[in-house]
Amino acid sequence: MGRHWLMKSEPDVFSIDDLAKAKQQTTGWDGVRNYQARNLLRDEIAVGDGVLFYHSSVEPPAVVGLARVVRAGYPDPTQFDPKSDAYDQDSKRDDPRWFSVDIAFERKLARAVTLPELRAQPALADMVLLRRGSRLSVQPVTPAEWKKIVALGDGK
DNA sequence: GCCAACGTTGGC
DNA sequence: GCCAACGTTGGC
Repeated sequence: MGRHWLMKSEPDVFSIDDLAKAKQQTTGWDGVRNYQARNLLRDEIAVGDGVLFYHSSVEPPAVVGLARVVRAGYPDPTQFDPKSDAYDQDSKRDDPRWFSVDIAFERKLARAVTLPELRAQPALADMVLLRRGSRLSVQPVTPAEWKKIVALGDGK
């Protein structure tokens, strides 16, 4: 079985519904400009891995759906696009600094599992998401955490 | 809108 | 290599 990840997105920018409506229900997870997240995108995240889609900077923040990795790490094209907000003039095409993966919509959870709800679960106390000051936009999730959150979202 | 926490940059 | 200043994230 593949591994599991949580990816944050501001729904005003790109929501789970945007993913469901996207061409082939797939998007490139681009624009990540943090080295720790970059390392995961480049080295760790594999085709078939599960993704918890998380809405950040909204009230309430919540895990809202599931996606799947359909393409493993490749150079993020936005780093070479001067018109992109994520353009990086110092990145070289033969030595790219930033990476993307592609993810495909799987389904929305029956209901969103909110951040306060996650915090209230003893089983989730060690989640990266819940750690003080944690702001990684791509982060690992354990199989047990995945199972728990999906069960909460599906009302079991 | 505020601000705590964290990451990055650049002077020295 | 240190660290102050600055920028960003993201919950509240």
